[in-house]
Amino acid sequence: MRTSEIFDLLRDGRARTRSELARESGLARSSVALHIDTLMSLGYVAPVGDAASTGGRPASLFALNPGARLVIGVDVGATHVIVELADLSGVGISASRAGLDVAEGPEAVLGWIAEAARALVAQQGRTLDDVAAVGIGLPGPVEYATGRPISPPIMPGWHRFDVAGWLRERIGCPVLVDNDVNIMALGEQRTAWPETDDFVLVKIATGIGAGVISGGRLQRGAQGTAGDLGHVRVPGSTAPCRCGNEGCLEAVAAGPAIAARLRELGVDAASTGEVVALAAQGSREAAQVLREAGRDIGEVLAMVVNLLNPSVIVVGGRLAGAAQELHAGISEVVYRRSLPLATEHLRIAASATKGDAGVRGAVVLAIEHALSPDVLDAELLERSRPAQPVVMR
Amino acid sequence: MRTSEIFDLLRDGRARTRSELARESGLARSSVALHIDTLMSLGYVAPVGDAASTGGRPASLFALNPGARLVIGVDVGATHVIVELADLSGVGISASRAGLDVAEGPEAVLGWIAEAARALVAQQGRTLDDVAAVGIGLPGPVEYATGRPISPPIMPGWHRFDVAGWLRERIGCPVLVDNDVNIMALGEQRTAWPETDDFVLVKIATGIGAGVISGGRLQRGAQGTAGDLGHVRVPGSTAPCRCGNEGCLEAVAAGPAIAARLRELGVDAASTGEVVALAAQGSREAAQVLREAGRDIGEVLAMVVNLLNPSVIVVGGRLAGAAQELHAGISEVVYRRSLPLATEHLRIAASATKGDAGVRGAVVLAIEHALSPDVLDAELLERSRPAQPVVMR
DNA sequence: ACCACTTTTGTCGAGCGTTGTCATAAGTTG
DNA sequence: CAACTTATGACAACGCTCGACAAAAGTGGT
Repeated sequence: MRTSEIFDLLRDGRARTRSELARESGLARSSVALHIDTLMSLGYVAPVGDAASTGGRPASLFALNPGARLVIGVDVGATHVIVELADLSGVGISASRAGLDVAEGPEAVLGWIAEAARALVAQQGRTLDDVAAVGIGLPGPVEYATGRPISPPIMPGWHRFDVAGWLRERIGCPVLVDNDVNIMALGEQRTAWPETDDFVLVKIATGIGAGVISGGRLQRGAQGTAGDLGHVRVPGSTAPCRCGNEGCLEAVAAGPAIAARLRELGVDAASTGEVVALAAQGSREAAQVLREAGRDIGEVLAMVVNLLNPSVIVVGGRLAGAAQELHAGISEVVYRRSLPLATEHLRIAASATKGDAGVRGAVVLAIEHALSPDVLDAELLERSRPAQPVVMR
Repeated sequence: MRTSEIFDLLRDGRARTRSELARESGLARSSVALHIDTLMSLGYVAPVGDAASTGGRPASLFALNPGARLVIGVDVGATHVIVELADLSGVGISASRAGLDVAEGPEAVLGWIAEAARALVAQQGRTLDDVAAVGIGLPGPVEYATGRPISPPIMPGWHRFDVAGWLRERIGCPVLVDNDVNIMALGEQRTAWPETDDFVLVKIATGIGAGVISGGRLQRGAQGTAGDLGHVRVPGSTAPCRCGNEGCLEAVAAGPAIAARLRELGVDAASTGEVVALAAQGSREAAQVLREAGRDIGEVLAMVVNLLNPSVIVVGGRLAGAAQELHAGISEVVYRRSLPLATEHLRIAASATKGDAGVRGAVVLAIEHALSPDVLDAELLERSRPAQPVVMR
C-alpha cells in the first residue's frame, strides 16, 4: 500500500536511481525495485537512461512519466472560459478558449466546457478514460467540499448548482471546483514559489480578492469564502460601495473605482482595460491614481502580513501586470506599516505566470487530487487486476 | 509500525471494543488485538470493563490510560509563571505559580520552572523519566522550529536564547516553545471547540494579539510572528503608538489605552487591572470606553473574518473576561462589516477556559508532540526492548 | 585487448506483520 | 438448563520487506 510513497518522491519531475529512492524513502533497494516495477508496468513511471557511472555499473534513472494520464484545467472568468488539457507534470498540451458569459448559466457554460474537453482529448488521439481529474475555477464563492457555487454575485443561475456532479457525469472522472482566486494562488505558488509555505496572492481586477496558502495548504475557511479582501475597510476612506457599506477596498482601488477616479481628473477611462492601456502609455494621471490605489491596497495587505506573516505576496490580476505604480504603492505602505520582523524576509512580487495562473492552478488542483496517495493507490490496485470477476452488469 | 494508528483512535478518551477499533481503523479484529496487547503491556491503554452484551459474550472495552506518562505545561506571562503537571488526557494534576518577572532573564525564570517541574513530579511519587514532553508559552515572538524567542519587546536578555535546549538539558525530554497567544488559541480550540477547524483567538490585555488555527492547524507564519494584530491600523484613528506608527489597534483598544481614555474622562484608572475592576463595578464611563474599544477591535476582526472565514472567534485576555461591553462592541461591528456569507455561521464567544487557556494550550502542545505517530512509534519500539545491548557507557 | 575493481541489478530465502479461520469462553434468551 | 449469540485467543497462510549473493555492466590500468 505504499507504492504511492515512492511515486511521491518522483513528483517533482527529477529523475532518480533506485538507490536514491531507497535512501529518500527509507526502504530497501530491493523493495524500491518492486514498486518501481509496478509503477512502470502501469506507465506512471518510465526509465530515462542511465546515470553517469561512478566507477562501476551505471544506475538507471527513473522519472515520472507525464503522459501516463491527462488532466483538465478550467478557468471560468466573467466573460471568458479557458479549458486546458495538461499532462501529469502540469505542462499544457492544448487549450480551447471561448468568449462565453458566465451569466448565460451553468448548463450553457459547463456544456461548452465538456464539449471542449472531449474535443481536446480526442484531438490527441486519446480517450476520456485517460483523464484522471478535472479542476475548475469559478469567479465567485464556492463550497469546495460539495463543488457548488454559493450565492455568487456575478453568476446568476449558478447558486448551489452541482457543478462537480454535472461535469463528472459527462467526463467520467473526479471534478474539483474552487474559487478562481484560490486557483490562481495555487497555480502561482506551486509553479513559481514551491518552497514557500506561507503565501498570499492578491488579485486586482474588477474586484479584489486574495488566495491564502498557510502551512503549505490552501486555506478556504469554514464556508469557503476566505480571502475576500474586496470589502475590507480602508483607513481614511468613506467611499460608498455597492455592498452597502462604505470605505471598502474595492470601492477605492479596484478597476472601476480607478477608472472613476481618472474621469474625475478629466481623463477618459471607461473600463479596467482602458486604465491598463493608459498606464502602459505612460499617463501621469494614471500613474498617480494607481499609486494611490496601491497605497490603499497596501494598508490592507499590511494587516494581512501582520496577521499571517507570509514570506511571499504575489500581486496578480489584470491591473497588476501593467502597472508598476500599483506595485510601488503597495510595497511602500506594506513595508512601512507592517512589523519589521514580519517584513524582514517578505517579498512582494509580480505574477510569474503570464496571465494563466488560473488555468495553471486548476491543473494543479486536478493533478494533486489524482496523484494523492489514497487516490493513486486505489487506482494502481484497480489497474493491476485487469480481469476483475464481474458480478453484475 | 502502525500501532500508533490504533492508539490515535483512542486519543479522544472514549472507550472502544476491539471490533469498533477494527472497523474504524480498517484492520482485522485479530490484528487490532495484537496492537492492543502491545499498548497494554506498555501501559498506554487499559481495559475499562465490558460493554453491554448484545446477545452474546460482552466485548471488553479499552481506553487511553491517561496516567501512562506525564506532561508539563508552562505559561510564562510578563509578571507570572505557571507550571502545571498534567496527564495524557490533558487534565491537570497539580500546579505551581510564582510572581516572577520575565525581565529577570531566561536563566532565572527557566531555572525556577525546571525546579518547579522537578518538585511537582516528585510530589506525585514519579520520576522525570515519566515526563513525555514539556510545552511552554512565552510572551513574545518565538521561532517555533528552534525554540528561541526573537527580539521579544518585554523580555530583555531572552533574544535568541535556546529555551528548548536549556530546559531539555535539565528535564530530559522534548521541549516545545511557542508564543503565548498561539498557546492560548491551541488550548481554547482543543478543549472548547474541538470540531472547529477554522478558529481565531484574540487576546486583549496589555497588548492585543491573535492565535490563528486554519484547517485544524495552528498557523505560525514564515517567521513565527503570525497573529500580530496589535499594530494593525484602525480606520479613523490617528493615535500615536509606541511602535512609531499611528492609529495602531493597541494604541486605541488595549488595556493602557483604555485606562488613558478613562483618565481623560476624569475617572481614576491607572492600569489594566483597574479598568477591569471599574467595569465589574458597573462604571458607566468604563462601559462606554470599553464598548468603543470593542468597536475598534471589531473593525480589525471584520477584516480577519473576511480574510480567513473562521467559524469561531474567541475573545480572551484579562480585559475580555470582565467586560461584556467589549464583547458587544466587537460583535456589533464584525457582523456589520463582514460579508454575510462569512458571518452566517460565525460565532463570537468568550473564553470557556477560566483564565488558564495558556497552560491548557501548553499542555496540549506537549501532549500532541508526545503522542504524535512518529514519536509514539519510536517510544513503543524502544520500550518494548528493555534490555538493549549497551555498546558504550 | 585483457584483467582487476567497482557499482548496480535481479533473484531468492528468511523474517515479520496481517488476515481469516476455528475451537473455546462468556454471556443472553426461553 | 439447553440453545443461541458474540467475543476471544491461537494458528497457519499470505504478502510485503529485507539482506545477501551472483550476474551484469561499467571504469581504469597495463
